[in-house]
Amino acid sequence: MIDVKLLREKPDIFYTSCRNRGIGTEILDTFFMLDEEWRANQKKINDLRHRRNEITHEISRLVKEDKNSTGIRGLKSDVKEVNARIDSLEEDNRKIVDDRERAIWSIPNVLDENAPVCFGDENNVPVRTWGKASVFDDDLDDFMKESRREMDYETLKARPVSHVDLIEDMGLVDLARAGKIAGSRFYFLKNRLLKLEMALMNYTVDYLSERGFSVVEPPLMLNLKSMEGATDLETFSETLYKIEGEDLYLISTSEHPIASMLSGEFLDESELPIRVAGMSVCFRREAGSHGKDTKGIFRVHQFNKIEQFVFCKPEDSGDFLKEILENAEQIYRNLGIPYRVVNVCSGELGRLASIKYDIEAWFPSQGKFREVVSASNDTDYQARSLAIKYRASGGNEFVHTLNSTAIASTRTLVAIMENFQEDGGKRIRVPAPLVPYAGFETIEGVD
RNA sequence: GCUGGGAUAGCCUAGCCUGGUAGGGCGCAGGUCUGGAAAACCUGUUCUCUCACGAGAUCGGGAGUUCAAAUCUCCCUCCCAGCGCCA
Repeated sequence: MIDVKLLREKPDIFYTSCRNRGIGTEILDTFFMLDEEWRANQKKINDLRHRRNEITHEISRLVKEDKNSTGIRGLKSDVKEVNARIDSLEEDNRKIVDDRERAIWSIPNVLDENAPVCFGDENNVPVRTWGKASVFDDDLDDFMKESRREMDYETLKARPVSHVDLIEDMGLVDLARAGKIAGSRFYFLKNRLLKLEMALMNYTVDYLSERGFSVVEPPLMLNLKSMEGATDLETFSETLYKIEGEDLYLISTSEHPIASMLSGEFLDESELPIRVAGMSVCFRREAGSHGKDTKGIFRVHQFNKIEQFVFCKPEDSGDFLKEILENAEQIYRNLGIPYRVVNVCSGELGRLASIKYDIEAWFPSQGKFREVVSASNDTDYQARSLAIKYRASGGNEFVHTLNSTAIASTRTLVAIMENFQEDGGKRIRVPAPLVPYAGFETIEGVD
């Protein structure tokens, strides 16, 4: 959540930020109204409590002097009267505080000055490209626009086989039976594609371990308190699965257990930065995406992901955003998957992020760049919700938190299948860095 | 799942039986002293409101008893130990 003190002191920052995000400023007006109301009420309550304490102390004094002192009875009834007034004011205040808290929690993080003010993913600002894209003739116009004519490419006379067909033809995924037993967007990943996934995960774990990350497998479920602190309300309504009868939610990313891992803790300045990579299954309801990517394994309810996470000092978070984005880009470069990096529009950022860069891999059969990595700087927003502080020389401060995908299994597997298919879709070449992990160089036909 | 023990400020701890302003230590910050430091001593060191003076809240969470609850009663959460069950 946001810094309420800062909101009171410099409301303009928040008004500008909300306007630039395109969410309107009513929520801020609501907050200030409730805050005033609360302050006035609180003052009355405080004064009454002060009065009560005075009387109570007087009783205490009299009792010590003489237990049967005549004044005590009257004072007792005074206190009862004061208490009744306090109770009624407190009841009013509880509702005000509830409403105010709700307002505070729905105010988004302050935008980074480098976040572009725009709306719609199609207006995300391209930052750079890498690699040589294979582009089918019909897609060339779109490609030139999306890559800003900065990217190497070769043209293809035939459209590459879609991963949807490839996985079926090659017997790498069983969607039909997964659908039968669990529903759409579930899958059995089979044989060499499963081994390729494991290779991808192993490769990435090694890669991040060498770059100062401790690697963890987190709890796949979180209680409400931890989940609330680590994420926002939108995620609850659209993304998360709730376990019936338990105070538990399935995680949608290991970002959340890693962030809440240090909740309520005080860190020493010398412990920072803390780099943690989490490998986990991620569960997503995909409630808002009916009809999108309904075939294949591009958008599914369950996938494996390795996520980078950093806790750092406020002044360092800008540099760490560069670091984790560069780590992710390097992985894609090593795999040889062409991509572009975009700076995500202010209107499309989640509430926690002050700025976000996406890596969009090139998918030749779709003829599109699609998101495979998302790197965000949440500044102190998430740390404040989770109460993660460190001892700084000038006092205690909230840390900054950052997160970025390293590898999301299904999407990257799709990118490999589309970019590394050979012989008209009869064979998939395994990216060189993965060969030692996989133990084979190609995937062909049914194993 | 059962039994017992526990949760007090950044950390450690006293207070609980017997209700009446939460005390001490460590660490940290400032000061006195010093050529400089250490030691010693003094002051401060949870949160909220207030320009300030000051006031209020706070002893894992919630409810109750009471004029008054860290303290008594009930419920809940988590941690530790033992027992039981267990891939």
